[in-house]
Amino acid sequence: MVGDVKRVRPAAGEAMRPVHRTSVSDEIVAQITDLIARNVLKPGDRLPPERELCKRFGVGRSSLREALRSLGVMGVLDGRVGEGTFVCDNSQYLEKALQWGFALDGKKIQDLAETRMMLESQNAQLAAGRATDEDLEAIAAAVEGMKGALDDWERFLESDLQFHLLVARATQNSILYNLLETTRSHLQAWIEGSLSEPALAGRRAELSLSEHGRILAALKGRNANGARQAMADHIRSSGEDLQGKVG
Amino acid sequence: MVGDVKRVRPAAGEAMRPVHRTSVSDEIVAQITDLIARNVLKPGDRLPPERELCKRFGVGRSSLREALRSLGVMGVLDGRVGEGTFVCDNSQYLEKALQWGFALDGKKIQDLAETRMMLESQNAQLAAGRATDEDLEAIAAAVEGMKGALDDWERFLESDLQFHLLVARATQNSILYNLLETTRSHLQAWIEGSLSEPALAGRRAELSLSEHGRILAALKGRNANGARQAMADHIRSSGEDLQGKVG
DNA sequence: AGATAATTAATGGTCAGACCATCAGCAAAT
DNA sequence: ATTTGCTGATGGTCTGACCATTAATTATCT
Repeated sequence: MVGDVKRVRPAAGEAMRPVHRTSVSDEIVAQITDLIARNVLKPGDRLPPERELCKRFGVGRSSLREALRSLGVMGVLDGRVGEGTFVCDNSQYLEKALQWGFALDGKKIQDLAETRMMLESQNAQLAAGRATDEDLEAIAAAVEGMKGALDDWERFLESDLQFHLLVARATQNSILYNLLETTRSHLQAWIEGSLSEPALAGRRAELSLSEHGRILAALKGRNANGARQAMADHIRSSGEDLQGKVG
Repeated sequence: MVGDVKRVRPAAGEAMRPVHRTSVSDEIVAQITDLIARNVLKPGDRLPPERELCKRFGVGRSSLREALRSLGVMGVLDGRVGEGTFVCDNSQYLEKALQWGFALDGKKIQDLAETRMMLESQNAQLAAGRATDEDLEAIAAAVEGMKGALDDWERFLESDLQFHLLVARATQNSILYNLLETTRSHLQAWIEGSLSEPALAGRRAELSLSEHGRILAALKGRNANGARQAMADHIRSSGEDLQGKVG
């Protein structure tokens, strides 16, 4: 034992900002993320086997797997036993990330509803100017679906959801679509629960149907402001029926 | 043997959906996520040591660490050597998740800009009705900051960013704030690069200043539609200067 | 007694090796 | 031509070990 001179550490004084103590697996996550963002790794690509990646990165398998697993949980990579590890379809990244964010964040229902209102109305406005004929056809089909399901609340809501997602898709903006989809899905359970009151369902369905008709008409007429207004009215209207049960 | 009787497979035919093959670490991630979402684990709480969690979950340390690491990368947990593993402040979850989503998704700049436009204008509208006196004061201070930095492009942009974030905060809706913050931060690098043209900077700064003044005035006057319109005009206006460099 | 230095125990971070279950590919058998 | 069985590759999991850092404890010195 003896002396053990201890690390005297020469006095370099200033310019000693806290070192970037990045863990090995974080570094690997960053590298792979970068490769994907720069499209060096494309969706569907297969990564080298873990045991080889270990050698390439010069790390142990634990650290490597912690990195791969993290990206797996985030929906970026997908490991299949006996086959390999693959890069997932990247159109899902934002959606998956949003799901984790909302799942953990415990946001207030009110904030979610407000965000949804804003996304829906703005999407309608955009969609009015951009919807293709196919989009309009699909949206019209959704309305028909609602009309044919006035007595089946579950099927009605299904067509309702379709309608709104199709409008979002018609904006041709994948970010807006993802935002609305995720927001809506986190409100869906609450919506269904609050609206399952039989007494309300009938009136609500007919009202909802006519409101959707007005939105569709505005979209067909390429009336951007009209579409926005009609959508806003619809969300507000359906929101009020919900409000009664909680407020 | 003979004949090909084969297909022993008792005709259970239907009802044979692909089994849910969930990995050990995914299960742990789900459990911990659930504990956090239900507030059993609160921000700042310390988890039991890894070696004990292994015993409690009945898994090896590798699997456990893969789970903890995944949550760490997502900004949910934070492990500190010698101290333990702690639950992070949950107000950051959505922001972190959005960052990963945008970082990986390679969205088109155009979609981002459009989303930002929508968030900004709608936020302004909301803020007009909700901003507290403190909010308005802080926003006014940001405008003053811009006024005092007409000759320092970098400081000018800093105050500019502050202005927009303060408006978003004034909505009192944390989701909208997070969405705008993340969208804006992903556009920021591009904004700065495109606007660093010295020739444009002067004119742009003065124009920008007056536009921000109009927004502030509308907010102070609780003029929701005016605030929305003023913000939309401002984004469009600054966007056009950028457009020249790319379009 | 009080402050300081040295020691120790606990903990996350990393590595290495082993075993298993699953899958693709191919050869043998039918 | 189809089925069966083998084999190697691969991801998934477990175990045990060692390291670096931190906090708590103890010893040491004034």
